[in-house]
Amino acid sequence: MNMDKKSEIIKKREKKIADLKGKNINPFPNDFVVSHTVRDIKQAIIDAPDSFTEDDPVFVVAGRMMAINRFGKASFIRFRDRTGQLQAYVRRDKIGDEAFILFKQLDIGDFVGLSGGMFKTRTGEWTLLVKELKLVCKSMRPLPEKFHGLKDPEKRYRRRYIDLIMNSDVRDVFIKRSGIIQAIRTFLLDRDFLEVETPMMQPVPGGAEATPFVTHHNALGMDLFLRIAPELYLKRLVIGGFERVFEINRSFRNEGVSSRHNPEFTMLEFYQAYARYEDLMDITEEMFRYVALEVTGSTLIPYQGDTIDMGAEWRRMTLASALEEIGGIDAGLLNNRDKLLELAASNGIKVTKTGRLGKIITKLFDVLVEPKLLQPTFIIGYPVEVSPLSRRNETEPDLTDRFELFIAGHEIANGFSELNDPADQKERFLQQAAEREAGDKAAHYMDKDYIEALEYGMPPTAGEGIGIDRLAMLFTDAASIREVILFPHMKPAERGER
RNA sequence: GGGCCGUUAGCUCAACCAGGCAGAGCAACUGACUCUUAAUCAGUAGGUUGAAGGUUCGAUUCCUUCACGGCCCA
Repeated sequence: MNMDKKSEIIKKREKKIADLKGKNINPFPNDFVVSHTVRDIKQAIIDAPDSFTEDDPVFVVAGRMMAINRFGKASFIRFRDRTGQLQAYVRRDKIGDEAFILFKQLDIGDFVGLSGGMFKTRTGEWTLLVKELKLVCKSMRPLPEKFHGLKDPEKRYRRRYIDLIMNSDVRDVFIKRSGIIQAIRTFLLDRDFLEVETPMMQPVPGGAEATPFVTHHNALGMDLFLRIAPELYLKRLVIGGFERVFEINRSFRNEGVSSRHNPEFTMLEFYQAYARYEDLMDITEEMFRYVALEVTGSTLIPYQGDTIDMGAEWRRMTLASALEEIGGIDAGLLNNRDKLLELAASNGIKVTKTGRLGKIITKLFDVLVEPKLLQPTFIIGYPVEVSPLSRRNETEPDLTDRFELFIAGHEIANGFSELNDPADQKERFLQQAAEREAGDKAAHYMDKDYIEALEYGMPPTAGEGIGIDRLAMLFTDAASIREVILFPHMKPAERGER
């Protein structure tokens, strides 16, 4: 409905507010003092269920009314605060005639402040017997229907607050997401990592292959890019002597929106000096098991009808062997550019004609192997031309000391031993710059300042990025990234809302 | 960017295929009710059917375009 055309219900609420003001009752007061939460009350009952009478002790709580069952001179209401939901019993002979008349004017969705003692109803439900009732905040708009709630995904995302009011499973998803981030933070802090914040607006966007958003700084008179990754700044910090650093925050990529991509997304990146990429794989397994236990209490994670087993040892295999074993591509073909191009075309994969061998191989992997990697799997042995920031493998210099982690058919993490040879890094950037010239908008930018930093010396270091949104999807059994982002990006609705 | 589907009362959905007064439940309003919990009972009101255009005596329904969203593909 158009916002500026008020529904009958809203007009009636406006009239109620005017009536309240007429009776000198503030519909939006600011003086109600809460002394208990619903959780406090429930815990008190668990602790000493026999010590309650209707009059003692007295609890003072506040919350939003979610349901009202009215009888003539008494009502049951359900209200909720941040800690839970509780039933209260409002009787005219307990709160007095004046308060009861006010109460009769209240609506589902209003906030009330209540005080009273606890008793058990005939059906055995602990209930607050209200002695005093105050309006704490009037609501103007009706909430969705209590039984079906709010289902329309468009409305759920655009007006997430209603989604959160109505759908407790949605609330739980975001509580869990917060728990995941907290667990990761604890895990890293316990290992002597330092949490840092690096620029989100960067003069040269680096650290990933992606198209950046461009913005403009007026006073400096220059364009800046929203970061596509924090990587190059975090490595500058390792150069500066912070040997273990991490950052959990947003990055931005100016690309398509889908059930797996939001233009802004949250990433953990962490860097550890004197570690190698093999160490990171061990740490990653440890971290995920820790998070799983902290957040779900188990290392068996149900996801979209499957069960992900975080507890068992995670498989590690090379890109080449994965392509052969899972993708069904004969290992002998992996150096045959023409054959691979044919194969790509027959699988409907678009590859630029000039695309380098490593690009074609990883594209084939994305289509033929990635969706099949259900259980946690590390893929190692990535070609150097698709890994411009990774250290070369000592024995096979065309490959890098790099892994990606796949779970439930999604790429979850990417880590490697860092390239710390400034001359090699410069060569890699030049190669990327050439690909950018050739039309690959996502190719890495040359970052001379970063090269200069490397020239001061970066100790051998391994670093990793983990997609927090995808991790949250995994732990909350969400099929779409929008279910784990509070306010996913949407086009503005035309004129109000439909 | 392409394909399919959707948009009807505050919310959840009918009616559309095969054109003929747009309905229900919950929410709201009036009344009854002091142990309900999707309370119950009696009654009332609430609609620019996403937008614009076309076909038609007549369009929520058929056609075109557009907007927004969902799923799948790129």
